Amino acid sequence: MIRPERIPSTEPTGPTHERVFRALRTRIMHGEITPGQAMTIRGIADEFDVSMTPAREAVRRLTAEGALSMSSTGRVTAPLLSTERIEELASIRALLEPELAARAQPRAHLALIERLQNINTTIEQTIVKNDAVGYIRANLEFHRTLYLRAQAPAMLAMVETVWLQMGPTMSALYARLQRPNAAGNHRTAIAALRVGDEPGLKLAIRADVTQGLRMLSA
Amino acid sequence: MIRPERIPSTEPTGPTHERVFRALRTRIMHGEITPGQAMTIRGIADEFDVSMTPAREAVRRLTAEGALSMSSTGRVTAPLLSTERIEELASIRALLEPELAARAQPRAHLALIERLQNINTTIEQTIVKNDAVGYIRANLEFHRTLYLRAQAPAMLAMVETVWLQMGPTMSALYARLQRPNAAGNHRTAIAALRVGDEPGLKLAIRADVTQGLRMLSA
DNA sequence: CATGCGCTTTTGTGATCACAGACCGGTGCC
DNA sequence: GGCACCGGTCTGTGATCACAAAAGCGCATG
Repeated sequence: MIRPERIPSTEPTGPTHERVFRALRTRIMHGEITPGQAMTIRGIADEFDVSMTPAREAVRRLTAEGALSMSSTGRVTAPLLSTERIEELASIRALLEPELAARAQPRAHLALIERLQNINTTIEQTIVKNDAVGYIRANLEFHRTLYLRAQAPAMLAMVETVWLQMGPTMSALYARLQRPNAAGNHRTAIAALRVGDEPGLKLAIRADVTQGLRMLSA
Repeated sequence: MIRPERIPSTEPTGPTHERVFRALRTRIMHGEITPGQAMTIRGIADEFDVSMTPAREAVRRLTAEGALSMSSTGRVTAPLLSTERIEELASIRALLEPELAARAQPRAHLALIERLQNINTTIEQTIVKNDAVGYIRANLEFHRTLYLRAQAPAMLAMVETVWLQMGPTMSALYARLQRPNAAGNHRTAIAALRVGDEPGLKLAIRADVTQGLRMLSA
């Protein structure tokens, strides 16, 4: 194996295939990939300046998570989801995320709530600026920040997989959505978090998750 | 690449890495792997008479699903789950599977119910024979057969991932469990299915999923 | 002008190899 | 006798290559 230069840099660390994997994964989750967009393993390898092997493994992991879909001939594309599939994924979110929120609630201290409020401010700014990618990223950060307190890594991983699968479609959906009221739902969630109102919290999260679905039929 | 013999056999079809992947996956899901058991990529490759490449990809996909865990140095083992992790996975099942059952219920016709009853008979036999692997396999087949009618592939895939993660631990758990009453829960589920009692069906499934958890603390 | 058809290029797949680091002995030292 | 060190071996990682099949494409034909 040829290692032309040994860079002791402060890069993310980890094997090459993981670096490629993480880069592609966040790209997909943030909606920076157009649904139906075709990708080639060699193209990915060239882009990251690695050989085919790690690129292939990254693609495999992503297809295993449903983030990418692979035709029978092996062509790799970002999946474009049918309406039923999106409804299904939203249902999963609606089932799991309130539970995660409820589990996080007793452990949520003041610093966390303030962080959530800050993130929500960022979300409002992205809405004003019509910044789709920034909105998706901040919105996910809000949810992840809350759910991390739930101490339920498997459940969080599962929800993240759903986010990942919806990623490419979400940005396409954002285009036809002028003013998402996620910030409002988040505010009521934060308020419920403050007073320890678990049913209210679960309802707010469920509403937040379900809300994006309504624009599908519209 | 050397293809020593072109076998036009009726084998499962598909690329080599997928064949290896499926074989390992069902092996793990059926609890035929001891938790903590170490595996090597070269060992897998030798066992299936393939090179390292497809073996590696199969392992990657499985680790991506949480079916295998990989240490920082790259050693591959079947994960041994903490009690909290098992509780968490069971919670996911308890959230998703009743929903799947409810979605399957309006589409469940008589032939399906009879198939479920047949599978349940098999389950009872495996209990009598103390056949752990057979029990797990039949039990999963019962649930999968029902959920396939839900027409919710993403949700089913998610639940299967959970089954996969619990696989190695399940068989170890079965050892200390004399007579699982899954068959009883399944019977009430079937009865609820017959009369179209959705709340009863969801409760029966939830009970069936949660039941296995009680023996953890015992 | 549309539509097959054959060729060229591209692409995924799997095997093989070189290398670095981890693992696991034994062996010598304290 | 216990423990640290050191060697060989094993194992994961990544690059490279050969091959088959699919995809793109131009050309000739109806």
